[in-house]
Amino acid sequence: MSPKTVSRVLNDEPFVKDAVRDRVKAVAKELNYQPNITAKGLITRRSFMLGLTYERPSPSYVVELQRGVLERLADERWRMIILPFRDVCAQPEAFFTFLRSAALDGVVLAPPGSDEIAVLDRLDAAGIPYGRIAPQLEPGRGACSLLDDTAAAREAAEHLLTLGHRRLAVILGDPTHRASAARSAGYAQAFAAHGIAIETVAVEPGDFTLASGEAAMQRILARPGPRPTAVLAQNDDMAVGAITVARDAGLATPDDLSVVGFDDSDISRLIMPKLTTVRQPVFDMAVSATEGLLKLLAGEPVPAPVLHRHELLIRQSTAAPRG
Amino acid sequence: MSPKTVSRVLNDEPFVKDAVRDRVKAVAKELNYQPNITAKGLITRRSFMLGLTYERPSPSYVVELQRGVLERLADERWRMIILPFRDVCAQPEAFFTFLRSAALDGVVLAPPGSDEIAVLDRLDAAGIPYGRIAPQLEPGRGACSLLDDTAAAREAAEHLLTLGHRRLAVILGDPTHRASAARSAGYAQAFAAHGIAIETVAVEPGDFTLASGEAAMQRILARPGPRPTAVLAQNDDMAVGAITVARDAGLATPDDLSVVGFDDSDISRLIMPKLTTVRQPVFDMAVSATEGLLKLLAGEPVPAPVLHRHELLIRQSTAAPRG
DNA sequence: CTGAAAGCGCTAACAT
DNA sequence: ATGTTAGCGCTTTCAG
Repeated sequence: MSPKTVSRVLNDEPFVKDAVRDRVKAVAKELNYQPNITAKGLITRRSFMLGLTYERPSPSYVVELQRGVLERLADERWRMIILPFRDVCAQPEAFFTFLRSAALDGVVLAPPGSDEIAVLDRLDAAGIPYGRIAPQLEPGRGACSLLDDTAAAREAAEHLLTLGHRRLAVILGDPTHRASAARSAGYAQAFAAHGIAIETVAVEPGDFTLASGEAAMQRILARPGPRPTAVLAQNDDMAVGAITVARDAGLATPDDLSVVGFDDSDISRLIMPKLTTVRQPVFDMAVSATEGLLKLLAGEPVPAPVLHRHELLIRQSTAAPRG
Repeated sequence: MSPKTVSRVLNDEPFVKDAVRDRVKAVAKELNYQPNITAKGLITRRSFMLGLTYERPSPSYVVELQRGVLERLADERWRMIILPFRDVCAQPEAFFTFLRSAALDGVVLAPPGSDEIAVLDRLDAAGIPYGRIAPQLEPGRGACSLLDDTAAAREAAEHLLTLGHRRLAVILGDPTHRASAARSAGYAQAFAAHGIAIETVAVEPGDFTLASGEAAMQRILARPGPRPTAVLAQNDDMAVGAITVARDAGLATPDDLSVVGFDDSDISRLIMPKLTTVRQPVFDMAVSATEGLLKLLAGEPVPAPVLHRHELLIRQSTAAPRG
């Protein structure tokens, strides 16, 4: 019984007699044998590690992302290592170096890294395959999980317009995330369809954090002229900040002010009133991006991008304007 | 210039002339050379991977835990892999097998795994060092980050008693987490100090989830006799569930019902009213458990356990009872 | 179908 | 202070 025969059995290779195969498997089980993945990696030139990178998303987004990747990796020999990196967009070179030094076989890129073309170029050059979560650019590159942010944002805006709102405000997300512009475009489409001039909309910058949502809402309330009756926030955290600031200013949601978020994060269901928001299937997107990445690692061609369905969840934070 | 000399330079070993050292470093930099960690691992018998395991805590707890471990691992050659495992307590053997198959050099155990003595025994036998987050049992084993759950819970209960509450309810956490019993003991100490008979307290089981907090609150309200004026929930998610159910029953917090949580999770600051709760420094605990684990991996003796300070954060969900 | 030989990239132990 | 030898545990290649 040579080492090679054992190796063949353990790797499910053909050309081993069933009797031998059974015997090896029995002994391996009895000995609780675990092949040395490091030695295997040395010769196969694989570390059997995938990376998952993101910037600094909200806890529930991170958790769903990780759950999705791990779900697909369960019962595989691949492991996942977590690689948060700040300011991906500010220093793509450093980001790439960081990825390369981790000796990964592949990487799942969450926003905004999934849209850093310079990083994709470097990964291609280094022969490191990648999955991309919700990219806006070049959706044919890598294994992509797509979401139609523009359509989703348009539906959110339509919802408010259909309720009768005409004086609107928008709180933008981090501009380094391409999804922010895509969502803005969706709002604009809805405004145009209802004959609302974009100049009449109070647009304030933000960066996806609760604090930025609070600050933006304060600026909205400080603006001269009649105040808006509804706010479109580009994520839930900022929407919550807006509701809090509005309440402190004596405005109840949804009676005095309707608010729509984006993400369907945990917080959207826990605050009162429950937030009207757009659900992104982050878990499913992570599963399918990982699935695609595994295909690339198996030598298959780039899989077709998977478009995931968003869903407008109408809850308690939106109502028709008063009067 | 032999490979060994290069190896010496790259590993900062002594006995290399400065001139040679400089030249090697320069060339390595120019070539963007990355040593093959797999080959190094094969001979040093290290995978340079640490695991972080937990059961299914709340997103903000997970994120803080991961941030802490990664913080300490930054600029180290160690990587972190995430190993969530359900039902640690129900199947410690399977849990250990899961850990072992990951080929880890060490592992950070979050509750309830940090209190699974059977698993610690197996890890010891396998020679895998570990850090433990907030264990209640055998605090001398492994690199421990401790928290005095009993004292923290006692302070939370004292706070309510000092406000004048006498009719109290408790919502318990998952009984497989030892912290749950420790917190209950703390409540009991405060009750005893104020002459409150434990039989007069409405104690309901829960499992740390929002839904279990809601269900527990429903049972509390359904009990015969005068309803409690305050609730001690063993974590924030359950506290939020209690507040929601109370509100639906026409009871405002804190006017009609005071509620105290535990954890200082994100949600505690986002809901209205903001939750009075106990802060656990999860991030710091993760940093110091990882720190201790690295010491063990360096061959140092078991470091002294580090006791972390909790803090009662009095916010808006507690007030004196009416009348 | 099975096995022997060679070697992945690195470092420990032992020269020099 | 530097180089040589051997080998980590596995798989590829090629010979039976």
